[in-house]
Amino acid sequence: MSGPVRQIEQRHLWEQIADDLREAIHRGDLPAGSRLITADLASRWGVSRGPVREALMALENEGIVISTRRHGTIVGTPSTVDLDEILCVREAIEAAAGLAVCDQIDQIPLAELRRLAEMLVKVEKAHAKGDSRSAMALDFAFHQAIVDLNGNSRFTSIYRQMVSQNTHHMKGVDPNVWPFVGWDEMTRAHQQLLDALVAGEGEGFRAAVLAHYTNARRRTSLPIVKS
Amino acid sequence: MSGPVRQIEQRHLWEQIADDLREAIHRGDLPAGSRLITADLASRWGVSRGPVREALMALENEGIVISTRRHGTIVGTPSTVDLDEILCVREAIEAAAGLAVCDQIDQIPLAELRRLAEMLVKVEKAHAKGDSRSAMALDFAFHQAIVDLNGNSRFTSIYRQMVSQNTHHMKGVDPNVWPFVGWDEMTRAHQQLLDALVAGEGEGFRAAVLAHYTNARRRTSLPIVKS
DNA sequence: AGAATGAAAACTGTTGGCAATAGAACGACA
DNA sequence: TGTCGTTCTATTGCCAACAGTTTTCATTCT
Repeated sequence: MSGPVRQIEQRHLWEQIADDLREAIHRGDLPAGSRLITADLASRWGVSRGPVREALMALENEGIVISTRRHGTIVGTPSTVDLDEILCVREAIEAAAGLAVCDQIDQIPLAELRRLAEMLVKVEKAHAKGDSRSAMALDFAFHQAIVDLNGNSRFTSIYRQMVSQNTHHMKGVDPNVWPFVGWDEMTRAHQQLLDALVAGEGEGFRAAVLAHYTNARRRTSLPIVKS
Repeated sequence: MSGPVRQIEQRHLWEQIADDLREAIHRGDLPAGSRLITADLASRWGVSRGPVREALMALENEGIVISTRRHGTIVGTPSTVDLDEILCVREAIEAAAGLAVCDQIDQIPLAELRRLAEMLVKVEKAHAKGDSRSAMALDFAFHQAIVDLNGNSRFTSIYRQMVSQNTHHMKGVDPNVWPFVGWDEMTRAHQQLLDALVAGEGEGFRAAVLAHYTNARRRTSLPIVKS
């Protein structure tokens, strides 16, 4: 028996459950408002209620489920207020993180920057195929990658949380409407972001971020479809 | 038996435990590196290990304790890298939140702004009395109040987390050195912050925030005392 | 028929216990 | 004497069960 000896066991059980649940919620398998019964989920995963409870706590902390005392946990319901808040936080983190990166852009490996450009190509490809879900996920990954360049682990984890919430809340927006609205502006904004970054123009980058998110927030008031 | 009928029970048990533990850590009762044994804490609070475990999970998520697989949880050890990261996040959130507040400063009740000014007076009083611990706590409260003005619940909770971490990590800095270093600059910076805010000068506010935190980060490399 | 009432079901919060494992203590050996 | 391997303890991760509470639903009364 060579090979890794059950490396899977190295992770907490509740982490795996939380990952699976997050995936299910993001995929839309568990629509907003779904009740998450601990005993139900426990039997589904073949575990006891303890780890499930902890997974739900983690997801609540992540902001995609809501649990009320003695009334159980439900999948969070998208609201325009939440979406607006999320975009504001993303804007704040991304602007600050990217600004700092610009100041030390010469210390960033070129491979990293090339990877960013490739990610933009992937976004375009997904959009060209009409796969708006993938396009959105890749768009998020692009922004996350920029933040990650900063190296601040707190920036990274906060931004990841916001992206998770954003992914969930975007499901309430009709994919046939979003993100095709203003797609050209979006593509141009992404390119501006990347250009300013590789050029190390911090203030230019920040301006691009602000413009991008101001534009994104304008899409907040789009029609919401019931899951 | 009049009065509230055990309103305490309305909160989760692990929340109370987490609050108590957080308080103990911030007070320095549990120095950095202290082992947090679930069975120990459980018997101390007269509860079982379940809620204690959940409280520790919450505190780990909050960033002031660290738990390693199967070897328990310890109080986080302050590091200059962490402190730098925390200050960067605070800067990003505070700048963005305050900037947005400035744009709608006329919609903020005057009482709120007056309260901010009073908080600055309290900070000065505590400092005048030589109570650096209280001064630091009140300083944090002032910054938190500014962020809270924005109304974005995510800004508020993220900033609260960072303040909690900052409170913990500042314990590693000799109180006889900090925050007396550059206290005059600090007072002036706070006043600049408030002035720009009430004047609704967004960019001025942002500049003040950046200057304030750039100054604060310079203090990061001060002597660390062993708890 | 519709509202009030009481019982039953469902679900959560908490508890104590068991197996697994990481680290410590200890001894054997070069 | 220092290092390696082994046992042993301390502590966690997980589980099954209990108690309390909220909701639901059937029943009765007006």
